[in-house]
Amino acid sequence: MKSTRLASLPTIKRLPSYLHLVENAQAEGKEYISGTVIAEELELEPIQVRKDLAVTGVVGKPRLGFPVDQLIQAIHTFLHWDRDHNAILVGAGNLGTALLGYREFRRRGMNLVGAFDLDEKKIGKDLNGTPVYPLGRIHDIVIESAVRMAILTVPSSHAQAVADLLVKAGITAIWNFTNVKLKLPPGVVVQKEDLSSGYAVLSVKMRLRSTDR
Amino acid sequence: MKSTRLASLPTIKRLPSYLHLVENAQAEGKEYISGTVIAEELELEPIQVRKDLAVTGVVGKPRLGFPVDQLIQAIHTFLHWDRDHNAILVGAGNLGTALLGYREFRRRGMNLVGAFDLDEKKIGKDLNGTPVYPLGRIHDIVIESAVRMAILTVPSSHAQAVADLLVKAGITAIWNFTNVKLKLPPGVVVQKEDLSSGYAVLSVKMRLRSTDR
DNA sequence: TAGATTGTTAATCGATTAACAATC
DNA sequence: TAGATTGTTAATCGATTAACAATC
Repeated sequence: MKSTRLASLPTIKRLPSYLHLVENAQAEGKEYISGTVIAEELELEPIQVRKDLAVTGVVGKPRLGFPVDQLIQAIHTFLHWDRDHNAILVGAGNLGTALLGYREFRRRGMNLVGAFDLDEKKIGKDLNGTPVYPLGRIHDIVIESAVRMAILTVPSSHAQAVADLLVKAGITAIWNFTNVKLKLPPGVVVQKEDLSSGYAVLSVKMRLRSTDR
Repeated sequence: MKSTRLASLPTIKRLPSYLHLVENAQAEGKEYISGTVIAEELELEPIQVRKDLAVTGVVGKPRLGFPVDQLIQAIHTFLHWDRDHNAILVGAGNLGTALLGYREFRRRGMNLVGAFDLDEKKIGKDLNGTPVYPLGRIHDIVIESAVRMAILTVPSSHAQAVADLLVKAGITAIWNFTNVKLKLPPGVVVQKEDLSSGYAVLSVKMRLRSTDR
């Protein structure tokens, strides 16, 4: 295995789907998986899969493909999913609760130490194994557990105010599920999930198909 | 206004955020908004905003920018959000319920005529204004309301089976929130939302920052 | 008028794809 | 051995960015 290199954003976005597939292959007892097979499953070009996997530094074997165990390990390492990241979630509504329930994130190194909400009825409960606290406790729990990452699933109207609170507490990475473009100090990284853009893409696909014929 | 043209996928994905911003400008009573201002707000390059907006066919005025009302109308038209799209949602869990609660989709032409779930306790209820039916009723409701679009928020283990059911009922567009790569007949368009890839991007951003210093 | 902004054409940049020798 | 697959280098493709005349 060679050292890891830089990768383009599209490559980074494809890595989790490779990981998912390779883990399935592992579960089936396979020792190797070829770029050709991965490409076929995901409807990509084999050359693209090979190029993408090159960033992990894993060396494949001609005729066999890539060693499954090594590949899983190397993708985890590349994405920094080989270590624990303490995280909190703010806004324990339906979306927040859904995210708390995703077992997958835990396997990718995300360690949710707490969820925060305004709703008195939720506070003190356990949502999918994560305790719910009042917003006022964000600061001390972030400090106490050395939390760097926060998932933001509050209503848009509260997004910026909560983000400010998070930054003040020491959060340096925000996974933003609101439709608000957050204003954050330099050094704080953010990943915005925009459902509307997915809907836009689907809409255009539908339009293109109907105007085709 | 010139006729609409083709657009690249990145452009399509950015259009909803422009729309959001321009609607805010409209709410503030503004008549025009310049590409420069939009770019500043979204941390993009002004030239990119101008290029993107060109696909809508809206002609801007030098010194003033683009006419707000026309732009809103034209983006809607471009994305086919200027007409109603009957849709159903399958899997009324936390994620599904969250999506049913997004008022925004309704304003973008999505008309959710029903949600479907296995859970007896949910059936017959109204979730955020959408009635919940048993899975068995998918077929007749899709036919009855001429539904083409379905949102898939079922557990991964049921994703392919439900997708098959949807296609059989006449669904031709699937917004797939599961982590399953669906096998679908030609003519059925699909948009896959992959939360893991967002988490991967955030993770790499965190890694790059920490290795920088 | 002066100058900010648009819209178009050209240049650059970066990602994808092709070609092919190396290899197990 | 024969042939499928890797990995590298080069070519292509497409998106972003630059330059600048037109314009209100």
